[in-house]
Amino acid sequence: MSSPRSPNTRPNMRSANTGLQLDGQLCFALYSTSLALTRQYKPLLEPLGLTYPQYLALLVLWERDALSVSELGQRLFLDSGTLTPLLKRMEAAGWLTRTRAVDDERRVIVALTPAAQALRKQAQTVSRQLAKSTGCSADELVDLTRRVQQLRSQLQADASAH
Amino acid sequence: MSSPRSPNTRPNMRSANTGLQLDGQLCFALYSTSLALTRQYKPLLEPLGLTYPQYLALLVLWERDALSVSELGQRLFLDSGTLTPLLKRMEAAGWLTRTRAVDDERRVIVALTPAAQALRKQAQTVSRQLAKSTGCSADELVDLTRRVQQLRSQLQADASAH
DNA sequence: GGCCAATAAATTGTACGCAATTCAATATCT
DNA sequence: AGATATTGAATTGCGTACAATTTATTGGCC
Repeated sequence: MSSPRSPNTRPNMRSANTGLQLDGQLCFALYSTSLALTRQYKPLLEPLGLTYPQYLALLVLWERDALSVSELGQRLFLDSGTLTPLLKRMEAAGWLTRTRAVDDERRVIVALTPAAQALRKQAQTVSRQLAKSTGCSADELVDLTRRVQQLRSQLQADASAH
Repeated sequence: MSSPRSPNTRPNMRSANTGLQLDGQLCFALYSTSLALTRQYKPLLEPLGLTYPQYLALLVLWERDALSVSELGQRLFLDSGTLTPLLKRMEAAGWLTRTRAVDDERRVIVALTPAAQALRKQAQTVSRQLAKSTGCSADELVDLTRRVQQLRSQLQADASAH
């Protein structure tokens, strides 16, 4: 039985001069924390028959239904290579329909079924439980979210500059 | 746009009602930003023949070589189901060796090759370039890293309480 | 109309993550 | 010592991510 605490209680970070310490890396902190959050979501979403990325797709479609695959992808920062199989699974599970747009048959419109609409209230419980697991106050959550979003914007700006 | 009330100190009640807005979710911010960081790393690591998780494994082993699979997993928060195939690929690429421990043949010791040792300096450049892409000051990076790590600890504590 | 570039999804192939199971080696108990 | 439990990796199966390619459709352009 290994304790969940990391054994990295070194006195201070003087030795981080090289910029290569794992613990000092924002990238790793975000990576491992994001995975930890997905793990936290899993037991809450499993009874609903949803994965975390599928839940994110629902969040978008609850806000605005009947989006094309690429519009959904813009909101989620994912491409068709990821979304097409995911949406097919959600279609098979009865959460949504995928139909070619009549005015432009290249586009595929994703629309929620009544079953998915009915799920919305339960999802609020899931969100609230997660917020509780973070142990953060509402203000902290808002602030941290903003700063992480800011970082994402910066990275995307930097990426498109090349 | 922004409400007539001061927008920077108070959580926005308009979106806090449902708790289901994608943009307001810390979880999604972390998820999408973590993926964005991996994308940013990709062109820098590709010339070295490394993926981002492989690079993370090197970070750990540069700090402390000759770890077992589970020790490596504790540092990275990953299990053998993820690490075994990853380490096999890295072994095939010549970055490391995997040998059964003589005192306990259940354990597999992962040790870096000279090629991986020689890579360490180049990796510093990668780290620094990434830090630049974030557009954050060193202080901001340290602070944000700490807060995200804090969140990860909280989630793990909450998870092990169930 | 016919040609061609652009666009939107889907497909292909590779590499994670992770739960669940399996297998081999070690530790424990009697 | 011998049966049993535990441990550490590996394996299996599923679901993402994503680059690169393919396919189908549309929008100019002449």
